[in-house]
Amino acid sequence: MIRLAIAEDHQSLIDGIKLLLEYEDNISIIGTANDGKELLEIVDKKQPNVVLTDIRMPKMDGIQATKQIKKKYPKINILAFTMFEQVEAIEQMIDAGASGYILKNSSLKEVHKAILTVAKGETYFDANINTNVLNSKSKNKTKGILTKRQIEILELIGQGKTSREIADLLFIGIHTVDTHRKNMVRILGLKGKGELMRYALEKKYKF
Amino acid sequence: MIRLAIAEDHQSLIDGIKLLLEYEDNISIIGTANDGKELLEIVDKKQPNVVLTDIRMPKMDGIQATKQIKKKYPKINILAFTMFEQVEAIEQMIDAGASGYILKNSSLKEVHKAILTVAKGETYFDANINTNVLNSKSKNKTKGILTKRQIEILELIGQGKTSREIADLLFIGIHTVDTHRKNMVRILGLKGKGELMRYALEKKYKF
DNA sequence: ATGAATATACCTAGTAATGGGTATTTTTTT
DNA sequence: AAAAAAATACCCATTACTAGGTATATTCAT
Repeated sequence: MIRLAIAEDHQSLIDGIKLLLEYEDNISIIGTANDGKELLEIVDKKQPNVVLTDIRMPKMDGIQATKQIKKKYPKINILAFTMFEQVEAIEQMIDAGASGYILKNSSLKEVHKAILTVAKGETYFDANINTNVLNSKSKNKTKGILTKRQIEILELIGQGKTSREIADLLFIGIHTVDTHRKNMVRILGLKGKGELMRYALEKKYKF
Repeated sequence: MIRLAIAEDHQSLIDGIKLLLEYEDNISIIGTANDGKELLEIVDKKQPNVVLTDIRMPKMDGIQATKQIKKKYPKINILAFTMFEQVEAIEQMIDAGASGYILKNSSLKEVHKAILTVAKGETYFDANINTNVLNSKSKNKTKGILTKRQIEILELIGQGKTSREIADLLFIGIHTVDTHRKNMVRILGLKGKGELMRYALEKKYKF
């Protein structure tokens, strides 16, 4: 299930997209915004997993918003929504961490397909625009997300240790352990210690 | 580390065993009792993983005590400690769930070895007594411990679900889920939801 | 059909975890 | 040297879990 947030300064366009997408049963539009700041609020509150955002917007543009979102929630996939062939802005979006871009005058089918593609963690580059984005630093690939310390704590969580025990083992405060745990839950897009532990144990079997 | 509880009606014998075993650094004597009822209390309170018990004792004999302990804590391994060649009583002990037996007049080395053996989950039958225990129903092998419902709940715990979520999924009360969880933690000899979850996930990878 | 085992449900008090923050120090990168 | 990232620590209110119980229906085997 895709939880989609949309940011676009022309409300009429948002209404149009909502109309077009609300009959797709695998996409749920969980919030819309008319500028970048609003988008950040929605992301914090509604926890989307995909964001479709305009680049040029009031208060905060899509590039800044993308940077902020990817910094705090690296797992959220962002699709740039652009009216004109603003090659430079598009490249900045990709550098900021967007997973792709699509023209506003694309068909519903194409928009839908683009959303599905980035939702899977893949990239989607609209074929009607010529950019050298493919040669760009495609670094934001959501890998090696966790820090050494976080991995260390994750492993102990995977051993069934409580926060208190981990704190004692690593000679740090329990608050610190809690903070790391919280950060990991957020970064990995999970729902609490239960899933975090599951994640920890699954990783072990994969490496 | 072996947490040993001893039950024996002759206090002088208990003192002797304590003297003999207290210098073994892998065995910790966590409690002693002079009859079967006392033994049950100690097991509840101190959570031993190995019990060395006389067969003939006041108030409750070793056979009854063994049955009760194995019913509540199947993971605890019980070693019968017998003075004479009471073949029939020994066979009853084995049927009750004991992992083996040893004569009281054995050397420290032998007693120590017997304790280490049953602690590993193996059986130990004193070679100086002739019984046909080996042909007896050696059923109490601590396998298939959990009931269907418990396994069902364990799997959901392994998926990172909370008790509340499990209760809703199975259309039962949260109290019931808690009770099942408690029972599993006790039966499997674990230390809480963390280890229970670990257990659940490890089982999955084994079958 | 009677008894044992299982599954169900509730109680209480205490501890742990969660999900919002904020803030400081240390380390790393630019 | 300044900026960014990582690690550290704390607060608060709410929810979840723990560890003791008890108790009552089912279900299953003898």
